[in-house]
Amino acid sequence: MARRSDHSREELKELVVTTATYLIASEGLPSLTTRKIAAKIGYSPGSIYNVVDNLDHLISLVNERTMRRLNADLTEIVMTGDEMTDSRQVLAKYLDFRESHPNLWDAVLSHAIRPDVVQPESYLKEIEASFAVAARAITPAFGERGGDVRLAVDVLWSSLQGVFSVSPQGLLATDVHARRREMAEFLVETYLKGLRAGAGR
Amino acid sequence: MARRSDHSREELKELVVTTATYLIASEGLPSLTTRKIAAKIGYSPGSIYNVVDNLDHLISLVNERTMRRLNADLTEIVMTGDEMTDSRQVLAKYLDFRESHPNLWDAVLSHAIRPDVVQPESYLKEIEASFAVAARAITPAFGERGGDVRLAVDVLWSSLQGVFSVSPQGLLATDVHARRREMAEFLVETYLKGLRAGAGR
DNA sequence: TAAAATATTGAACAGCGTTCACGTATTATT
DNA sequence: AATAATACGTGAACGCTGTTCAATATTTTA
Repeated sequence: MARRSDHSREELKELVVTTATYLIASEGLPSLTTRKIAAKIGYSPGSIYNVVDNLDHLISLVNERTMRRLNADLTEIVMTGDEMTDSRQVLAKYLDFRESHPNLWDAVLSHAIRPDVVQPESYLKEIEASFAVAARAITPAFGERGGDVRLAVDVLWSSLQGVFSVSPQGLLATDVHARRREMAEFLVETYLKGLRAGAGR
Repeated sequence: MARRSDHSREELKELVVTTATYLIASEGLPSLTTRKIAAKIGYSPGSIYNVVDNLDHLISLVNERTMRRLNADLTEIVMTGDEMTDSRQVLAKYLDFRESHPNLWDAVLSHAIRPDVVQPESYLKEIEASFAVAARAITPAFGERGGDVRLAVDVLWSSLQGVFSVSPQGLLATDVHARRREMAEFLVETYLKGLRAGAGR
């Protein structure tokens, strides 16, 4: 068998990424396999590797799009200049996004966790974009004296991931959702108060 | 082949858990396979299932011991009653433990992340024990008015896991360690200040 | 039209967790 | 002591995985 030219290289790549996105969104990242994608698009497993380095690379491509979607939501925010209000706005958008696309977001997290995977430049760019939004929201908390905004954002971001990664034991599945929301809100609230309180013990 | 009685049921289980611990500690959780364990203890893969439900169960057993070790370290702490000092003490012990047993700790985290795995009661008990220590450390931050200590500890714990899970991109491998330490310290510092600042916006 | 380049395949590789029929060594019963 | 019952260990097998690659069919170029 050989060149079918049903699709160009770009079309095929698009097809692969779209299908992968669909599969992750509907069944979750662990259910994503090359053979499933291949079956769904009517190509063989091997063909996927003509268009993508490997499965991790493909997941990064999906994640990049997910981040772009989140960023689109985040840029809708109108900042007020009050760090607490604005941070709450960012958190609300973030929570909504998570709820709308739980599996896609889990895929982002799962990859963020892996130190071995080197993320493509374009993906890191999207991350930076959402960090920038978060930075704008919390910066006023430092007041006149300033501070390491980058560090503050990194920590808040990582912490949020933690809240949503660690699965609370001994809770009914139905309550996990609400509990995490509560935790996330408490985290942002407390953290921002801490930022306000500022340097010195 | 059949009953060899080289080891009793308990001895074999101990052997399996010990070997798994060794393999995780030296090669990391992803390298742990039933076949490797079997080879190392001179039994067949199938025999492991006589003594343990499945691989996840085995990992939980290993994690339980890891938590016990951490708790042993944590109980060495002499609390002063000042929340900032005591939290720093807890964090310091935690960081030291992480550094001494990075792979074992990663195994704990990897499992903490998975919502599908139901942890054994005995394991949850160990978690509770360290939570209790953390609770003792931060409680004074609430002052007279009190507050939801449980929520506060849950959030701090999850946040810490986040800081150590999310791998900072664009950093040299050598710096990741220091960066995380910095982040963890900033988190605890800021969070505790926030707790002090207390209710109300 | 012949030759070179390229896309696609599907079998193959090496690995994984887990299961299970089988046979043997130990234990219990007679 | 001889026999029956039980428990245990085995190793092959199942159904997966990501990835590679020789072979082949098609398209493009000469």
